[in-house]
Amino acid sequence: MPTLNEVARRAGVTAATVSNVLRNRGRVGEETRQRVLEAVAALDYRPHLTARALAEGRAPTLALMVSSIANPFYPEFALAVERAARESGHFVIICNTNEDPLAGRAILQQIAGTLSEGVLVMNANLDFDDLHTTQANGTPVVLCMWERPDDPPGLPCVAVDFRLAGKLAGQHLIELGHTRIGAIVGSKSMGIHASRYDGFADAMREAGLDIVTTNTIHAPDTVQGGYAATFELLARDAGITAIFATNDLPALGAIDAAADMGRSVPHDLSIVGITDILLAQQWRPPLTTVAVPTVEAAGLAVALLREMIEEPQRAADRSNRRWRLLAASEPHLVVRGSTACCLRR
Amino acid sequence: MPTLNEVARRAGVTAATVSNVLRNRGRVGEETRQRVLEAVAALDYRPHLTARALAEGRAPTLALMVSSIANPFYPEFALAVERAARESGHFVIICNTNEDPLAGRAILQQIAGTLSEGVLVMNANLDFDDLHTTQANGTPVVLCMWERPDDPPGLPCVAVDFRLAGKLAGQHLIELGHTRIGAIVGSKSMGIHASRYDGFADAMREAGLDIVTTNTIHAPDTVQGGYAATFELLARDAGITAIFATNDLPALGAIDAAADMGRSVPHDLSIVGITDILLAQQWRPPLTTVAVPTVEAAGLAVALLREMIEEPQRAADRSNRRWRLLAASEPHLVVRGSTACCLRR
DNA sequence: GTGAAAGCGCTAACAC
DNA sequence: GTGTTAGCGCTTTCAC
Repeated sequence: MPTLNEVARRAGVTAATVSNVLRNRGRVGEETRQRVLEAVAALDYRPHLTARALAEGRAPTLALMVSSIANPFYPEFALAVERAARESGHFVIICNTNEDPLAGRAILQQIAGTLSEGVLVMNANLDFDDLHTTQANGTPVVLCMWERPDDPPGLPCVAVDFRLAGKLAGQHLIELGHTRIGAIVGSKSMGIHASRYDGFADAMREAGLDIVTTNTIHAPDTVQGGYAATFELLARDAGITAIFATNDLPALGAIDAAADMGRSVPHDLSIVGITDILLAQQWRPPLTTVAVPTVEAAGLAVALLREMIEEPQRAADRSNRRWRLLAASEPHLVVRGSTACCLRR
Repeated sequence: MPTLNEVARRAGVTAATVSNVLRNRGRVGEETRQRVLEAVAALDYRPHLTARALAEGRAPTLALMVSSIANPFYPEFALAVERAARESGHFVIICNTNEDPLAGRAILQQIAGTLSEGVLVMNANLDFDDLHTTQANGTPVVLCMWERPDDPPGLPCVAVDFRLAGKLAGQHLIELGHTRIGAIVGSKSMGIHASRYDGFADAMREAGLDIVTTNTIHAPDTVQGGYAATFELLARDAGITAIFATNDLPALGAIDAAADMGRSVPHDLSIVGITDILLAQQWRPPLTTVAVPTVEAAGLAVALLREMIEEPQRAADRSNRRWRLLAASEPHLVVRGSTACCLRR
């Protein structure tokens, strides 16, 4: 691969000049400009991203920390992140933490500031102290989907009102006449699903309904998790007519479980989730869910990160306010085939 | 972030020595060693991956080119790639080409050799000339799942016998007594599904069955694609009792389509796919499919890439043989709920 | 307008 | 064993 110097030699100029024309730094004679451009083309020169980053005092990538890219939600988000990142010329490194805070720390320590210029954190069960440390060490960190706007994390983040999402899901079920509702709550890495459940509880309370705590169950955030949880739930209380899940994947599992138990969805059992992943509309029956602005959040997260990287002046403000919060648009209900009026009265 | 020099100063030695102890280069006095280690710990020093790569004449990452990480197959593969890559200390950059050869070329030109030290190519609809060029420019390229062992691409690759996969799928259907079989063939980016279909044709031929070409249809490699294709297929020939799809996603769509047309799967229509993605077992009914060694292929691909990076002597051999081929284990049939005996005779 | 020189953080000969 | 020196490929300040 040709270097700047080789291009310079061929064009009869010096590396500095080539650099200047390549970055449109102006103050370059039109004629030299042409010669340089020709040399670049002739040699098929391409800037060495690693060297450039080093010279600029930057790191050449952005890191996206997720628990596992194999979780069907993340790829949709990762795709949006990559698109946004590419617009600012960044490549993105996907880091699977596998929900292990220690693994997460190890990765963070290796790449933060040395390979990645900024870190995007999608629910990856990271230690908050670790995140604060990397932030303090000068590598911007953005939490991609903060769930509790009322409880800021002390780190820059994009907030999504998941409490509202939970409430919308609950209200939908209640409006359909359901009163005995089971809840499947995601395992609480970073306590992340608490606010969703709080929103659900809000809806119940406002409707004057009791929350039967035994009808609430924690489960892994997977199809299988929801599947097993549904069996458990209906074993505890066969009178349940609807299930609220804090995430789509378990909701999908609940649909399967109902079918396997001989309960037809939505007529014998209504099911609602949160997020609206691609799979939700492809399931049978398609899942009623509360859609969350995933792509928008990805764009905002990258924008926030870029701003922190490019305008370190604001770092000063930040050190006062400690964090910035960008709010994404609000969740909204998407009614599909997994919910219906309660027949039992 | 502290640098090598700062650590050196604190330990009262020079940067070279610190480097030596950090990389266990030996020939360092035990006592100095301790002092250095203390300084490293005290300063919380971490090597600058970008600088290190530059000094070593390497690039700090591996690139994984996929058409879109949002396709449910890729994340499973990407996860396996990342695990394998991390073992050799590499981070991986996910590059979504969006099936656009020009976008793919642009990415390749930017990162090959400058940010990524090797390139893994999963079906991304890249221009082969571009791949040969990057390979020739000194950046190793590995094709992750080459479909036609009999038709080597002139590039190092991990081969999976997809022709056999297609044959196994066909044989399964035939053994169940099906004779009028529709085929949904993925859109032919890189001609990638041709061998799968060839395998299916092999099975048909060996069984003395005719292939009705109008019962073969091309469709995008998605659930929706398979859904629409199934309607089209049954409109053309209502007598079809089974469908072979060259990929799981369209097969899943076929299941949905059958349900929406009032045909029960598997009794009115049997459906088989290829790959065995996670979703296959979660669908209703669960998909019968031919499993392909995804994780193994990922491991082999990374291993091959590493070898090419680390032992450039072999590059010489390579220039003779032009490419190397690693074969993954063979595909095998996984019978689930989407296939049954043909009732119509 | 263009070049010379220093430096980003690190590694790798080689000398002592 | 440890230090010195040069250099990876690039950017940037500052002379000229």
